[in-house]
Amino acid sequence: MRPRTPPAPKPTEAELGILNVLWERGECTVRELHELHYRDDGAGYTTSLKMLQIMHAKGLVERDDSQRAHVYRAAISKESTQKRFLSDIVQRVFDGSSSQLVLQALGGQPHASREELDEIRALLDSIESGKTS
Amino acid sequence: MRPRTPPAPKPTEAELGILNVLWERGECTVRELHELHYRDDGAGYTTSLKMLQIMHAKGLVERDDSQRAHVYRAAISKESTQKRFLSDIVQRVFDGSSSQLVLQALGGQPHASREELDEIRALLDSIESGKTS
DNA sequence: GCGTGTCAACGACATTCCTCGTAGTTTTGC
DNA sequence: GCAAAACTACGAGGAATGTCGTTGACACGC
Repeated sequence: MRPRTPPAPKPTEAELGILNVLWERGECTVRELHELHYRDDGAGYTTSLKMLQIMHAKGLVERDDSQRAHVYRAAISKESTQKRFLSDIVQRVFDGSSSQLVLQALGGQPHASREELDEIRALLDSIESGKTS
Repeated sequence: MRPRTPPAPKPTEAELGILNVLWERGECTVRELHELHYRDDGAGYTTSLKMLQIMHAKGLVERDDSQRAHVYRAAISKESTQKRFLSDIVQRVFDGSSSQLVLQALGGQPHASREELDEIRALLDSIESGKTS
Protein backbone atom coordinates (compact mmCIF):
# COMPACT_ATOMS: atom_id res chain seq x y z
CA MET A 1 0.00 0.00 0.00
CA ARG A 2 1.24 3.40 -0.95
CA PRO A 3 1.19 6.27 1.50
CA ARG A 4 -2.02 8.20 1.18
CA THR A 5 -0.28 11.40 0.19
CA PRO A 6 2.06 10.89 -2.73
CA PRO A 7 4.92 13.20 -1.85
CA ALA A 8 3.18 16.58 -2.44
CA PRO A 9 4.95 18.23 -5.36
CA LYS A 10 7.27 21.18 -5.24
CA PRO A 11 5.18 24.36 -5.26
CA THR A 12 5.38 26.60 -8.29
CA GLU A 13 6.19 30.27 -7.90
CA ALA A 14 2.58 31.40 -7.85
CA GLU A 15 1.73 28.66 -5.39
CA LEU A 16 4.58 29.77 -3.18
CA GLY A 17 3.12 33.23 -3.03
CA ILE A 18 -0.15 31.80 -1.81
CA LEU A 19 1.56 29.54 0.69
CA ASN A 20 3.37 32.54 2.14
CA VAL A 21 0.04 34.17 2.87
CA LEU A 22 -1.31 30.99 4.42
CA TRP A 23 1.78 30.50 6.54
CA GLU A 24 1.40 34.00 7.89
CA ARG A 25 -2.34 34.03 8.39
CA GLY A 26 -2.82 30.44 9.44
CA GLU A 27 -5.99 30.04 7.43
CA CYS A 28 -7.92 31.96 4.84
CA THR A 29 -11.08 31.90 2.84
CA VAL A 30 -10.68 32.39 -0.86
CA ARG A 31 -11.97 35.91 -0.52
CA GLU A 32 -9.46 36.80 2.15
CA LEU A 33 -6.55 35.39 0.20
CA HIS A 34 -7.67 37.24 -2.86
CA GLU A 35 -7.86 40.57 -1.09
CA LEU A 36 -4.52 40.05 0.62
CA HIS A 37 -2.51 38.61 -2.18
CA TYR A 38 -4.07 39.13 -5.58
CA ARG A 39 -5.46 42.58 -5.17
CA ASP A 40 -2.56 44.47 -6.73
CA ASP A 41 -2.06 42.03 -9.60
CA GLY A 42 -5.49 42.94 -10.83
CA ALA A 43 -6.21 39.25 -11.06
CA GLY A 44 -9.78 38.06 -10.88
CA TYR A 45 -11.37 36.31 -7.96
CA THR A 46 -11.78 33.08 -9.87
CA THR A 47 -8.05 32.96 -10.40
CA SER A 48 -7.47 32.86 -6.66
CA LEU A 49 -10.14 30.22 -6.33
CA LYS A 50 -8.75 28.09 -9.10
CA MET A 51 -5.24 28.26 -7.72
CA LEU A 52 -6.43 27.06 -4.32
CA GLN A 53 -8.42 24.26 -5.93
CA ILE A 54 -5.41 23.12 -7.90
CA MET A 55 -3.23 23.30 -4.83
CA HIS A 56 -5.79 21.30 -2.92
CA ALA A 57 -5.79 18.64 -5.60
CA LYS A 58 -2.01 18.52 -5.34
CA GLY A 59 -2.07 18.22 -1.59
CA LEU A 60 -0.37 21.54 -0.98
CA VAL A 61 -3.26 22.95 1.03
CA GLU A 62 -5.98 21.51 3.21
CA ARG A 63 -9.56 22.61 3.11
CA ASP A 64 -12.42 22.87 5.54
CA ASP A 65 -15.58 22.88 3.47
CA SER A 66 -18.03 22.53 6.31
CA GLN A 67 -18.92 26.18 5.82
CA ARG A 68 -20.14 27.65 2.61
CA ALA A 69 -17.01 29.72 2.25
CA HIS A 70 -14.32 27.06 2.34
CA VAL A 71 -11.36 27.69 4.61
CA TYR A 72 -7.90 26.82 3.37
CA ARG A 73 -4.64 26.34 5.18
CA ALA A 74 -1.20 25.11 4.21
CA ALA A 75 -0.70 21.36 4.17
CA ILE A 76 3.08 21.62 4.12
CA SER A 77 5.16 23.51 6.64
CA LYS A 78 7.20 26.52 5.77
CA GLU A 79 10.29 24.92 7.22
CA SER A 80 10.01 21.74 5.19
CA THR A 81 9.46 23.82 2.09
CA GLN A 82 12.54 25.84 2.87
CA LYS A 83 14.52 22.62 3.22
CA ARG A 84 13.06 21.33 0.01
CA PHE A 85 14.03 24.37 -2.01
CA LEU A 86 17.39 24.56 -0.35
CA SER A 87 18.36 21.00 -1.13
CA ASP A 88 17.07 21.45 -4.66
CA ILE A 89 19.22 24.45 -5.27
CA VAL A 90 22.21 22.82 -3.62
CA GLN A 91 21.95 19.90 -5.99
CA ARG A 92 21.32 22.02 -9.05
CA VAL A 93 23.72 24.92 -8.83
CA PHE A 94 26.08 24.19 -5.98
CA ASP A 95 27.25 20.70 -6.96
CA GLY A 96 25.71 19.29 -3.81
CA SER A 97 27.84 21.40 -1.50
CA SER A 98 25.70 23.21 1.03
CA SER A 99 28.68 24.97 2.57
CA GLN A 100 29.43 26.43 -0.83
CA LEU A 101 25.91 27.78 -0.75
CA VAL A 102 26.43 29.22 2.70
CA LEU A 103 29.59 30.97 1.63
CA GLN A 104 27.87 32.47 -1.37
CA ALA A 105 24.89 33.53 0.69
CA LEU A 106 27.01 35.21 3.33
CA GLY A 107 29.31 36.83 0.83
CA GLY A 108 26.69 38.08 -1.53
CA GLN A 109 24.48 39.85 0.94
CA PRO A 110 26.54 40.91 3.90
CA HIS A 111 24.04 42.98 5.77
CA ALA A 112 23.29 40.54 8.50
CA SER A 113 22.90 41.88 11.97
CA ARG A 114 25.30 41.15 14.78
CA GLU A 115 22.73 38.88 16.39
CA GLU A 116 22.30 36.85 13.25
CA LEU A 117 26.02 36.45 12.81
CA ASP A 118 26.34 35.31 16.40
CA GLU A 119 23.53 32.86 15.89
CA ILE A 120 25.27 31.41 12.87
CA ARG A 121 28.50 31.18 14.80
CA ALA A 122 26.77 29.37 17.62
CA LEU A 123 25.34 26.89 15.18
CA LEU A 124 28.79 26.31 13.73
CA ASP A 125 30.09 25.59 17.21
CA SER A 126 27.39 23.08 17.93
CA ILE A 127 27.96 21.33 14.63
CA GLU A 128 31.66 21.14 15.25
CA SER A 129 31.39 19.89 18.81
CA GLY A 130 28.86 17.32 17.78
CA LYS A 131 31.12 15.87 15.16
CA THR A 132 32.57 12.42 15.70
CA SER A 133 35.90 13.45 14.22
CA MET B 1 18.37 52.35 -27.54
CA ARG B 2 17.93 49.31 -25.42
CA PRO B 3 20.88 47.33 -24.13
CA ARG B 4 21.75 44.57 -26.51
CA THR B 5 21.18 41.84 -23.95
CA PRO B 6 17.85 42.17 -22.18
CA PRO B 7 18.73 40.73 -18.79
CA ALA B 8 19.05 37.03 -19.73
CA PRO B 9 16.19 35.17 -18.05
CA LYS B 10 16.41 32.76 -15.17
CA PRO B 11 17.33 29.33 -16.50
CA THR B 12 14.76 26.58 -16.26
CA GLU B 13 15.64 23.27 -14.65
CA ALA B 14 16.55 21.57 -17.91
CA GLU B 15 18.59 24.56 -18.95
CA LEU B 16 20.42 24.46 -15.65
CA GLY B 17 21.44 20.89 -16.30
CA ILE B 18 22.95 21.94 -19.59
CA LEU B 19 24.67 24.93 -18.07
CA ASN B 20 26.27 22.69 -15.49
CA VAL B 21 27.87 20.66 -18.25
CA LEU B 22 29.05 23.80 -20.02
CA TRP B 23 30.47 25.28 -16.84
CA GLU B 24 32.46 22.14 -16.26
CA ARG B 25 33.62 21.52 -19.80
CA GLY B 26 34.09 25.10 -20.88
CA GLU B 27 32.64 24.51 -24.30
CA CYS B 28 30.81 21.77 -26.11
CA THR B 29 29.44 20.83 -29.46
CA VAL B 30 25.87 19.67 -29.50
CA ARG B 31 27.05 16.12 -29.94
CA GLU B 32 29.33 16.27 -26.93
CA LEU B 33 26.68 17.73 -24.72
CA HIS B 34 24.22 15.15 -25.86
CA GLU B 35 26.55 12.25 -25.10
CA LEU B 36 27.51 13.70 -21.74
CA HIS B 37 24.18 14.87 -20.50
CA TYR B 38 21.26 13.42 -22.40
CA ARG B 39 22.48 9.93 -22.99
CA ASP B 40 20.79 8.29 -20.03
CA ASP B 41 17.51 10.15 -20.46
CA GLY B 42 17.09 8.41 -23.75
CA ALA B 43 16.36 11.81 -25.24
CA GLY B 44 16.95 12.36 -28.92
CA TYR B 45 19.79 14.34 -30.42
CA THR B 46 17.47 16.99 -31.77
CA THR B 47 16.24 17.66 -28.27
CA SER B 48 19.73 18.61 -27.18
CA LEU B 49 20.10 20.73 -30.27
CA LYS B 50 16.81 22.49 -29.77
CA MET B 51 17.54 23.22 -26.14
CA LEU B 52 20.81 24.87 -27.06
CA GLN B 53 19.13 26.85 -29.81
CA ILE B 54 16.48 28.07 -27.41
CA MET B 55 19.08 28.93 -24.82
CA HIS B 56 21.04 30.81 -27.44
CA ALA B 57 17.98 32.79 -28.40
CA LYS B 58 17.51 33.64 -24.72
CA GLY B 59 21.11 34.70 -24.31
CA LEU B 60 21.98 31.94 -21.88
CA VAL B 61 24.70 30.48 -24.09
CA GLU B 62 27.03 31.83 -26.72
CA ARG B 63 27.77 30.12 -29.98
CA ASP B 64 30.69 29.86 -32.32
CA ASP B 65 29.23 28.86 -35.66
CA SER B 66 32.36 29.34 -37.71
CA GLN B 67 32.68 25.58 -37.87
CA ARG B 68 30.03 23.25 -39.13
CA ALA B 69 29.52 21.73 -35.72
CA HIS B 70 28.68 24.80 -33.70
CA VAL B 71 30.45 25.21 -30.39
CA TYR B 72 28.47 26.42 -27.40
CA ARG B 73 29.57 27.85 -24.12
CA ALA B 74 27.78 29.43 -21.18
CA ALA B 75 26.99 33.10 -21.51
CA ILE B 76 26.31 33.54 -17.82
CA SER B 77 28.70 32.63 -15.05
CA LYS B 78 28.05 29.91 -12.55
CA GLU B 79 28.61 32.32 -9.71
CA SER B 80 26.14 34.88 -10.93
CA THR B 81 23.60 32.13 -11.45
CA GLN B 82 24.17 30.91 -7.92
CA LYS B 83 23.57 34.44 -6.66
CA ARG B 84 20.49 34.75 -8.78
CA PHE B 85 18.90 31.58 -7.48
CA LEU B 86 19.96 32.34 -3.98
CA SER B 87 18.38 35.76 -3.91
CA ASP B 88 15.28 34.34 -5.54
CA ILE B 89 14.84 31.72 -2.90
CA VAL B 90 15.63 34.17 -0.12
CA GLN B 91 12.87 36.43 -1.33
CA ARG B 92 10.38 33.66 -1.90
CA VAL B 93 10.68 31.34 1.05
CA PHE B 94 12.89 33.06 3.59
CA ASP B 95 11.12 36.40 3.84
CA GLY B 96 14.18 38.16 2.49
CA SER B 97 16.43 37.01 5.32
CA SER B 98 19.58 35.41 3.97
CA SER B 99 20.85 34.59 7.42
CA GLN B 100 17.71 32.60 8.00
CA LEU B 101 18.64 30.68 4.89
CA VAL B 102 22.15 30.12 6.17
CA LEU B 103 20.86 28.78 9.45
CA GLN B 104 18.53 26.41 7.70
CA ALA B 105 21.25 25.27 5.33
CA LEU B 106 23.73 24.63 8.10
CA GLY B 107 21.19 22.93 10.31
CA GLY B 108 19.62 20.78 7.70
CA GLN B 109 22.71 19.23 6.30
CA PRO B 110 25.37 19.13 8.96
CA HIS B 111 28.01 17.08 7.24
CA ALA B 112 30.34 19.86 6.34
CA SER B 113 34.02 19.27 6.69
CA ARG B 114 36.20 21.00 9.23
CA GLU B 115 37.78 23.04 6.47
CA GLU B 116 34.45 24.25 5.22
CA LEU B 117 33.31 25.23 8.67
CA ASP B 118 36.52 27.13 9.20
CA GLU B 119 36.10 28.87 5.92
CA ILE B 120 32.62 29.94 6.88
CA ARG B 121 33.89 31.17 10.22
CA ALA B 122 36.60 33.19 8.53
CA LEU B 123 34.02 34.80 6.33
CA LEU B 124 31.93 35.66 9.36
CA ASP B 125 34.95 37.33 10.91
CA SER B 126 35.66 39.41 7.86
CA ILE B 127 32.05 40.49 7.63
CA GLU B 128 31.97 41.46 11.26
CA SER B 129 35.23 43.37 11.22
CA GLY B 130 34.22 45.18 8.08
CA LYS B 131 31.03 46.46 9.61
CA THR B 132 30.69 50.15 10.35
CA SER B 133 28.82 49.53 13.56
C1' DG C 1 -41.57 34.13 -1.70
C1' DC C 2 -38.02 36.50 -4.31
C1' DG C 3 -34.31 39.16 -6.07
C1' DT C 4 -29.51 40.25 -5.20
C1' DG C 5 -25.10 39.07 -4.11
C1' DT C 6 -21.56 35.53 -2.79
C1' DC C 7 -19.71 31.19 -3.49
C1' DA C 8 -17.61 26.71 -5.69
C1' DA C 9 -17.13 24.17 -9.84
C1' DC C 10 -15.92 23.53 -14.46
C1' DG C 11 -14.17 24.21 -19.00
C1' DA C 12 -11.62 27.15 -22.17
C1' DC C 13 -7.61 29.54 -23.42
C1' DA C 14 -2.84 31.61 -23.99
C1' DT C 15 1.78 30.82 -22.77
C1' DT C 16 5.89 28.35 -21.65
C1' DC C 17 8.65 24.19 -21.50
C1' DC C 18 10.39 20.27 -23.45
C1' DT C 19 10.24 16.73 -26.81
C1' DC C 20 10.55 14.99 -31.32
C1' DG C 21 10.16 14.18 -36.68
C1' DT C 22 11.26 15.89 -40.95
C1' DA C 23 13.74 18.43 -44.29
C1' DG C 24 17.68 20.42 -46.26
C1' DT C 25 22.68 21.18 -46.32
C1' DT C 26 27.54 19.96 -45.75
C1' DT C 27 31.16 16.70 -45.01
C1' DT C 28 33.28 12.23 -45.44
C1' DG C 29 34.50 7.65 -47.29
C1' DC C 30 35.17 5.07 -51.10
C1' DG D 1 31.51 11.53 -58.46
C1' DC D 2 28.25 9.61 -55.18
C1' DA D 3 26.12 7.45 -51.34
C1' DA D 4 26.05 7.59 -46.42
C1' DA D 5 26.53 10.03 -42.29
C1' DA D 6 26.47 14.19 -39.53
C1' DC D 7 24.78 18.63 -38.82
C1' DT D 8 21.40 22.72 -38.43
C1' DA D 9 16.87 24.57 -38.93
C1' DC D 10 12.01 24.49 -38.43
C1' DG D 11 7.57 23.39 -36.99
C1' DA D 12 4.40 20.31 -34.50
C1' DG D 13 2.61 18.80 -30.30
C1' DG D 14 1.84 17.17 -25.44
C1' DA D 15 2.07 18.72 -20.69
C1' DA D 16 1.99 22.11 -17.12
C1' DT D 17 0.95 26.78 -15.59
C1' DG D 18 -1.87 30.61 -14.74
C1' DT D 19 -5.75 33.39 -16.37
C1' DC D 20 -10.56 33.98 -16.96
C1' DG D 21 -15.92 33.54 -18.06
C1' DT D 22 -19.91 31.11 -17.23
C1' DT D 23 -22.91 28.30 -14.67
C1' DG D 24 -25.45 26.71 -10.95
C1' DA D 25 -26.13 26.48 -5.90
C1' DC D 26 -26.84 28.87 -1.66
C1' DA D 27 -27.91 32.69 1.74
C1' DC D 28 -29.69 36.90 3.27
C1' DG D 29 -32.80 40.94 3.39
C1' DC D 30 -37.18 42.52 2.61
